[in-house]
Amino acid sequence: MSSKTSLPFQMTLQVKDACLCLHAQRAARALARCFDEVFRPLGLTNGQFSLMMSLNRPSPPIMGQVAELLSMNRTTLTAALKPLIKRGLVIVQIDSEDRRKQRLALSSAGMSLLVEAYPVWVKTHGEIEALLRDHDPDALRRALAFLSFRLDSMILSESSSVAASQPEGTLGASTHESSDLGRA
Amino acid sequence: MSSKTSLPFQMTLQVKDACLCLHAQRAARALARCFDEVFRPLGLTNGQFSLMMSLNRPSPPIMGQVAELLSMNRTTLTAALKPLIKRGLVIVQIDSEDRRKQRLALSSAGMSLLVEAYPVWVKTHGEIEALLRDHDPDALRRALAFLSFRLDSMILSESSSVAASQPEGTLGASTHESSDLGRA
DNA sequence: ATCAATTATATTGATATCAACGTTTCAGAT
DNA sequence: ATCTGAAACGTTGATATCAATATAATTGAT
Repeated sequence: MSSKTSLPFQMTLQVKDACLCLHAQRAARALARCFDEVFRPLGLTNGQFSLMMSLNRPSPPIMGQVAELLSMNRTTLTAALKPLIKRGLVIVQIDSEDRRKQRLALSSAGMSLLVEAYPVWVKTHGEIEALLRDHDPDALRRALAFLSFRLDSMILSESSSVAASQPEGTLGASTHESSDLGRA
Repeated sequence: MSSKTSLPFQMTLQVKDACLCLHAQRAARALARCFDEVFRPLGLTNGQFSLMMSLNRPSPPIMGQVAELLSMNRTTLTAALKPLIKRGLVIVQIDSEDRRKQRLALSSAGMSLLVEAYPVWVKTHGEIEALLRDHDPDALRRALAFLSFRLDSMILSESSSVAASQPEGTLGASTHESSDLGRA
């Protein structure tokens, strides 16, 4: 009847201006396109670069650790690994102590490609950072890191346990006292 | 030979801590999961909510305008519309003046759903904003908006023309000069 | 030793994202 | 009138993303 059901345009404008999810999606898409473009000559996407980079550490991590580091669903990681494994850039090995665990490592070809990609990242990221000079890039990083950490803590309760409570160091200590990647 | 090709762990830590693309992807994923969860009872994803919200305006926009507003590839929009059209939430009509253009509008069912979804967004977004109180949410929004605008200007040269330089009017004021969507 | 709960991962089905390429329509020049 | 270029959109193929569900291995309690 009188359910004229319509949403005032004003509210649409409010959502458009305020919504952090929308703003983050847009910026993430734009940044992804940007890095996809510069990595294209190497046959890598931005996500593949981040993933391979996260595998460059002293001892090969297992999938769950990598997924958490990237704030990525474990099943997403499974899918993301397929093309890299098929191309021989990433090697999977079952842990000898626990046969449920899969250790992920870069092959020498993968390492070579990563070595090629690194200066491309440095250059591109430097340009973006310069573009952002008036917008406090460090504060932006902190806010984004805080968001992904806190929201994951709320939602990741999937695995229950204590989860949250660790307010600091989302990326703590790049000083590497704790050396290995990932929090805690 | 001596191509030991390996990337110092130090550099991996640098990328992990500094990369704005990675930080944005992680935060965007976390925010997306968060809104996907609260909208699930309504059968909407965060992206579908944003898309439908962008269609709530005085006069039906065409696809290209919506894609630009969302910093989204046109082909992505085509795909994103399919499920919404199939469910009868969005109506497509060919422009009578220019048969290349497709006008996108919410059906009454789509409008009803959006009216239901709006208070859910208000509540959820308020909680996130409260969580961020110590991290200057306004500055975060500004930085994200700046990023998506500037990077799109650089890359969207796809359509060549003047592209960049025009800070306003992404969607030329249909009526309300600044009131229509499009960045301030 | 056995059984239940937990952990680590894979599979399926759906949507999201984009580049490359192709089609239709329009506008302007010959 | 025809031709050319541009504008708007679609299709295809590939990767990305996640929920729901399923499987295998481990751990802990009995």
